[in-house]
Amino acid sequence: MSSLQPVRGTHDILPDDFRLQKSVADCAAEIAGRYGFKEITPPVFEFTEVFARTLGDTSDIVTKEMYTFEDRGGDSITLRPEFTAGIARAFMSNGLAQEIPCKFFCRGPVFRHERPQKGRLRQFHQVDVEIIGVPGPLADIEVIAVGAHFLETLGVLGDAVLQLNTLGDTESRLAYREKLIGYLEGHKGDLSEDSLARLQKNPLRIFDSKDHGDQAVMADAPLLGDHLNDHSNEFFTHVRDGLDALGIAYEINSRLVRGLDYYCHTAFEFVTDTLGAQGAVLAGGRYDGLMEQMGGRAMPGIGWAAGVERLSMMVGEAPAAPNLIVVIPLGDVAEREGLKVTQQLRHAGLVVEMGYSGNMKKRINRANKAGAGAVVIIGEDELTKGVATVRNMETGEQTEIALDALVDHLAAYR
RNA sequence: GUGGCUGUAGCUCAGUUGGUUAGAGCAUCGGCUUGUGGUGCCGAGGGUCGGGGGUUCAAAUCCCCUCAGCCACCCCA
Repeated sequence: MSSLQPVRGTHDILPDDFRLQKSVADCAAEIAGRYGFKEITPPVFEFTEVFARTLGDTSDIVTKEMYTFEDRGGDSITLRPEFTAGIARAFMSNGLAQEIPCKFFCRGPVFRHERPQKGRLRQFHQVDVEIIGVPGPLADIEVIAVGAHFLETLGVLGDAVLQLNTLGDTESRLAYREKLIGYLEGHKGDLSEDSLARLQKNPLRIFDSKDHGDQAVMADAPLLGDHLNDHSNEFFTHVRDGLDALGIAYEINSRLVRGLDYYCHTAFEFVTDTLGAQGAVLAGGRYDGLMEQMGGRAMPGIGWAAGVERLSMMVGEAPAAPNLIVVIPLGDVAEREGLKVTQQLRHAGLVVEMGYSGNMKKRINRANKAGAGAVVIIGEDELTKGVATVRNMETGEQTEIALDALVDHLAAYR
């Protein structure tokens, strides 16, 4: 269509939506801050390798879902599709292994070349927390707790269910994977085409399939939970005890899986049925194998990410805009005084605009539509008396206030 | 990337079997009101009917292509 149209899957965030989305991200930052997470921000783009190496082969993700391009130096660059890989890279680049445990909070735009749907855009925004350097389950408990706390504060926790699963440690997973593939080989005829493709590269994902034939096969498939070694079982029990102690409700979902090899132990998703078929609103897990896969030294990590647009849709209503005062000067001389008053009030911490176009009626009308709590009128009458007329926009009541008492008087409208 | 549904004014939507100059509500602007908003009355502006091509005497309406949105799938790092 016309070039005035934004690129597919992008859109402009206008004031009401912006205020809502900012309040959601600010809420996450504030809650995470209470848990000791420090906000950092990695670059919006990285060398493609940073993301590609975490994903291994030429999966759909690499070939189909990433915004990748070549810069002028010939390097392959990718717009970040998530925060974790960039944070892990930053952790290694800056030698932060000295400072573990590291607890980071991030927010900002991420990019995925997907078919857009409501709340699922090609440029969207995430909030993200990560704990790096803690191998034990206390980190898992804390990461889930901060997520639950965040959703609770937003007022959407009641519309979501925490689903929890364990992927076990590497030993358990590898042994189980063999067993699962063995089982699936025996049922090849009943699997969907998609799942046949998944069989070698990502067999765990078949648990997620929406195909009825697949689901029938998987109903009798061996479960990871039955193949955990002692260490993995203890770890999971520890996590669950911690959640129980905190009163965080969850349900075990043994179909909740992560396909990539660096994941282990805890996997979780807060799932809702209020946003269509894509139910997860906040999802994360433990990725002890990630750094090693990226070429660094082994370093445990766990975190989650949540989509700001989707959370905003659940919240629905934007918080009220700050109270506004509008100064209306009438005439050239008053305009000079109006400028001074406006600036004074701003320095005093009030949100003030000057209504400078049109006649009185139009200006008052505009102030009203902008949501002004009070209007300060300065005309010739007022000037000769050294006062301003303050109109309370809710009651319509007007009072004359001495110019040097304006700041104090208007403090009530803050 | 695959499939389905939908695109008419800033927004929400009418528009008959293809037939004059494409309508309404809300919003915007102007007036009733020369320094006073919300309700009221009067009036005005605003449309490449998503875009391109085709069929036809005639297309918002039928056909093809394309773009976008929505829904589901793939994917979900």
